[in-house]
Amino acid sequence: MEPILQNVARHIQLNSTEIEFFLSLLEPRSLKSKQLLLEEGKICKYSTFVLSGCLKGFTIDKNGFEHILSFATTGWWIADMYSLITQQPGQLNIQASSPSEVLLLSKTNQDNLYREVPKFERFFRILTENSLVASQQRVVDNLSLSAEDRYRHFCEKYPSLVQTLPQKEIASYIGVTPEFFSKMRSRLLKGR
Amino acid sequence: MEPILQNVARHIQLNSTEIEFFLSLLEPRSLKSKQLLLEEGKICKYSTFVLSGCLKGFTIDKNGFEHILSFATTGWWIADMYSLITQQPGQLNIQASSPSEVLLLSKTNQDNLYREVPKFERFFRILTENSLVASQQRVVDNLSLSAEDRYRHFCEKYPSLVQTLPQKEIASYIGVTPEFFSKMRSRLLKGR
DNA sequence: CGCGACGTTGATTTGCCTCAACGATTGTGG
DNA sequence: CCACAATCGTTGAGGCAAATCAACGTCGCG
Repeated sequence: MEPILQNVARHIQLNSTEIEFFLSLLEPRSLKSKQLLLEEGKICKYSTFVLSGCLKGFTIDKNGFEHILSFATTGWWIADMYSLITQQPGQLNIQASSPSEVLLLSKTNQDNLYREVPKFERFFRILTENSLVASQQRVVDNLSLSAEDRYRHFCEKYPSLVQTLPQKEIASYIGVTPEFFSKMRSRLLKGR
Repeated sequence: MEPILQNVARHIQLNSTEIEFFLSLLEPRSLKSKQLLLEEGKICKYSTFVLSGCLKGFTIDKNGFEHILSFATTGWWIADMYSLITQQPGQLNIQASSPSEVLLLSKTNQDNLYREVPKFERFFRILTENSLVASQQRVVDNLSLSAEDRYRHFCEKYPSLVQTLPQKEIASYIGVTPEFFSKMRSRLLKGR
């Protein structure tokens, strides 16, 4: 449980009562590799904090191909924001890429938390701002960079993920096919 | 000044003192068409609320091409979120597409506002959440849709912009060249 | 009026995709 | 513990969506 308190402490300070209350709202859960936490078409009921392992959020297009919107490893939050906010069915799947330990904060508990400890408005505002910055950077990258440059950016930004993720998932994240990704990578290794 | 109060009232309720205080933090400004509000490489010091007209946020790539990250018309907010949050130089330009009236909320006033009227944490959290949803949807669209489908989505989502914006700006937003956009459009008009 | 931005159209090129075949690795049930 | 299937990554041939380059008509504006 400690990691999430560190995560919170980066942005707001809590007294022990508030800590107790916050922790009481979290539901621990273990996920096996490939286990689904949220399925396309369902309503997203939880914000998920990752204690260990790795989750991915992705959509399936009309041809059955997977497109990864986000990864979440230790210390990251993940959810289908659209569905969580609107409580409408979303298009996102959330799945464990590897065996993972997570903490779930339900939508209703999150609303309670805002009511009881308004400081959390600030906390989640800041988290959301950071996600927005990352997401907008990705839009800009998609508009202005070649696949090769997007891959280089990805390597700089998430060096640890580059080591651990299967190549097809990196390919999906940066928006190319696994075949093209493989060719691109060998081109880069052979120095251009 | 009323429009911004309506905008705020969608999410939080203020008493008259709070309204006074909030309004006192805003700086009105008129922009001529093509006037720059923020330049690439500068530090973003303001959140901007649009009263009338239209602004755009964009980057210039290494080949000198413009890529539009966001539009903001009446009732919308715009800023270089990365630069605003970190107070580091950003890569975004913000410019009036047409003559515009805006209200500026400086970073320091925004911080004061959070301190004096914590309800605004909630307000901007919700705004940011909505922006994040839109931005993530755009990432998914870029990953999974053809240019034609992205254009269709754009028409559904922003029917008023489709009428008013020059075609090259729509092209830039959805991520194609003006030439290709023109061909695509005439293809669609001639019914496939 | 004349210049510069915009939109259109055509010819050609290219970055990335599709499909297919193949070895290497993983994992899974018998 | 092995056999076999499934998944992953690699490589090659060919195809397509979108970019590039260039030429031209139109229009709004100084």
